[in-house]
Amino acid sequence: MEETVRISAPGQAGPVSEPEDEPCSSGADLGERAREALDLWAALLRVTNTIHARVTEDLIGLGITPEEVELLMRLSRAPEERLRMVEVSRSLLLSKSGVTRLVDRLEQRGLVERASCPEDRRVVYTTLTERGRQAFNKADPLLAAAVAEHLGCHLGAQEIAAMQKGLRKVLAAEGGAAAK
Amino acid sequence: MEETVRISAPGQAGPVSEPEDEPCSSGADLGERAREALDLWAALLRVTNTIHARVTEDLIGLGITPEEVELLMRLSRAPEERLRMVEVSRSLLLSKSGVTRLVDRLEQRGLVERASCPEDRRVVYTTLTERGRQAFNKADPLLAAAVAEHLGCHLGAQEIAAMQKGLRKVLAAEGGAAAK
DNA sequence: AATCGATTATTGCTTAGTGAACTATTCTCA
DNA sequence: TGAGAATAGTTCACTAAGCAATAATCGATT
Repeated sequence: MEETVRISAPGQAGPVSEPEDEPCSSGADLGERAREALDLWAALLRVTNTIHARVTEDLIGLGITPEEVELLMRLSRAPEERLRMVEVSRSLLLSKSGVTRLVDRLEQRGLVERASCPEDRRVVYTTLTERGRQAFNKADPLLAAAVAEHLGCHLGAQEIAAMQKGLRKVLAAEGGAAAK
Repeated sequence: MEETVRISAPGQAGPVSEPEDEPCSSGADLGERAREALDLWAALLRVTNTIHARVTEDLIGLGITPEEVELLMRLSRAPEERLRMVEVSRSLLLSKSGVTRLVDRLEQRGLVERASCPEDRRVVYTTLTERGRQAFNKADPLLAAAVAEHLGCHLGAQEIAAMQKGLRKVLAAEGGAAAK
């Protein structure tokens, strides 16, 4: 945290480069900051909404949603291609019942399977089936392409990095206590 | 596949400043760009998800959701405090039927009212009631505070501006054709 | 070992959203 | 003018998510 304390007004758009970041409570007016946060929030909502719709659209040909691909991806990366329900819940920010049903749907389509855990008989593993692996291998590049086209394409590498930095900061501060 | 070749590591936080923005198709490897776009997308989803949950939580005391406040805000800013259903649909990125139901709920609680339009008998105006105005005046500062606390608080003014810039760029390119 | 509390997953009920079908109106233009 | 296209809104059937309650299991403590 080598933050410097800077007072200057936020409105200016010139060639700024000094590190003037000062999270929270600046010395200046709070109202301005609050308004900008609200604007940022509105833009975040609009962008995620829009991009989500676009990406979903690009995937309907495969009959799969981005969330489902996300689960398959997590599974494919997990050791032994399996994950506990509760782990899925945490990774996807989904409620427990939401996970149960998501896995239900994917299981009915033969993309995943449930397996019990001998060490702890409470847990249920979700595992990737061969069909699921294939579906993922088809959907993954398409998802990547869709995101690249609708999101990445419009941003320079620097901009992406800058946004990532901000998002990570927010997640570091707020992402912790999301369980339910 | 086209594995790796990682040139500059993303973790570094040094003083980058060259203007190297080049939206889409850089001269370098596309795979890297795609991966970063995907990471950005994941972070966007997580942040909006998390913040939305936090903000919603902060508002439950008033028995109102952020989306409902958003509608009241749009109404309060609109000329004569009224908006056509289809305008609401576009502002809130909600389907037509979604708007019908949203207005239904708010109307049942007495926060808005429907009114017909003499010039065009197809359109239905949603108007703010006195109760709705009061509810908005209570909810608005709370919403602003919640967003400031959970989002704005963790970012410097520069970071907010940088993210806004990126988001606006994306919206400018993708936001156009969202109707339905 | 018996019990109380915490953890894991599922089920039922409710809420909110979408798209398709439908009605009613307005616009276009031949 | 009059037929067909376009627009505005509602309704219906369906999907997806959440919460609360439930069941099963594990762990810790006495």
